[in-house]
Amino acid sequence: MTRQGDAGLRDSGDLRLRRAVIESADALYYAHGFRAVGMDALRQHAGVSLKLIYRLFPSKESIVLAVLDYRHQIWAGEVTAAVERAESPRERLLAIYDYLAGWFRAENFRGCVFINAFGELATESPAVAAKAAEHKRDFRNYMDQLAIDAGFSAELGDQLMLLAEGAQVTAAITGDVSMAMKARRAAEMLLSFEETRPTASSAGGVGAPGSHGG
Amino acid sequence: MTRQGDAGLRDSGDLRLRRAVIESADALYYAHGFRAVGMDALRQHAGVSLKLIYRLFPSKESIVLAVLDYRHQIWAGEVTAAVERAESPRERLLAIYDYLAGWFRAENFRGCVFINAFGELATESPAVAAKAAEHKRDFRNYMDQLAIDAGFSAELGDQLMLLAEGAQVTAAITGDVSMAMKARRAAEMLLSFEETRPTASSAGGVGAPGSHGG
DNA sequence: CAGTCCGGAGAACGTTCGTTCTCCACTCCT
DNA sequence: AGGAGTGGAGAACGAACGTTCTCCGGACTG
Repeated sequence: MTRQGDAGLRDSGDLRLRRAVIESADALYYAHGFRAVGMDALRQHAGVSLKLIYRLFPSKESIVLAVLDYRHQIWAGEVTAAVERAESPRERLLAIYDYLAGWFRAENFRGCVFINAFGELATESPAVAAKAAEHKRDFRNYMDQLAIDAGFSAELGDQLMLLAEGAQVTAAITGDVSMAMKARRAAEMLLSFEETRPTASSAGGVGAPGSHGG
Repeated sequence: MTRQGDAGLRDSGDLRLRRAVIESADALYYAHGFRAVGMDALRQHAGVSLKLIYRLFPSKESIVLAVLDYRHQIWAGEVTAAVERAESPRERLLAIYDYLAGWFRAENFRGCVFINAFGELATESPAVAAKAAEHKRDFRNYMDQLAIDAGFSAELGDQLMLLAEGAQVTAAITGDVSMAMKARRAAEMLLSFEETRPTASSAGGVGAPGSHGG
């Protein structure tokens, strides 16, 4: 389903080259935008000839889709790692905002690549639009599950997701890094609120609610 | 400060033509993206010759900036109108989400034009990036003031803004219209939370807090 | 009515881009 | 050693775009 553009590969060396192209493309596309980076710039940055790039990928669009897959895996890996490091169910729900805070401070931070790709390419590439939607739905489901696992409602997961998305957009456009912590404080309030008034769908969770809501 | 690209106008007829071009450009750019719509498509849709367009605007970028100004005014007008219609200070803070819910349902909804413009053009046009940042900062300041006027903290205004931004992005990308109401319910919780625990910066509010948090 | 200006239609120009093709040096297998 | 295949460098090609220019008809002024 999510496999794209891997027609014509021949051996494992091609896989290594593919990865090199994708990593170069990822860096360039994220820094300058998808359309601003031509195939020639990609060739130069990746150190791979145009002919070879076109043996590995049938078109630029397939490279873009591969980069989005790559970014999704990186995002999912880093987010889950940050969540795993958290020690309480409550902190697991809040870990995303600390992760965002660190990301926003990266010198090359330029927002969520899926949001940018959607704005840049969605009208001309339904496949890119679908990938962005898939990514956002995946993140939403992840937050929902996290909320449920912590004894909250799935709706609370949606709300935490909205705060994270808003922080990403606002930080990217205005450059205001503090949005991650503002979102975190809002999330803390939502957690405290639901802890004191459990909803129907958040019955028997993992941690006993209402024990630390200062 | 916000005036852009109005060099070379000659009479009030030019102003009417300018408006016609901007409205056409707005519709086309929003529907298909800025780069996907060429000057020829704009000429055809606006019914104005290329020569005249280039007498009214020095470049395509100046048209884009004019469209962003135009959209900002429409947004600000509609949002303030929705807020004015609300009857309580609390409802004034929540009016934005009802406005978003109606907007999301529009058949041509494709997300926030400033977010899309940022993703599409920010790396190549600092002026566009600045306009997007200006728009988002303006919205943030508006929500902050609304919160303060209702007796809440400015930080709560920031949080409501983040929810609204997250709803816009998520609704645009996933097509899930319910995000407006999810954001609204989150906002209601944040309001109730701060009503029961007033912060230092939200002292003497308008409405008596704690009267309707069922 | 003659001349001047204005504007419409669209060709033209220069650039950029994605994609393909050419040329050639190099390698590997028999 | 010789020949088929591989891949690098970059030219070539066709399309699209922003911008400018040409041609021409029509309107207004003396």
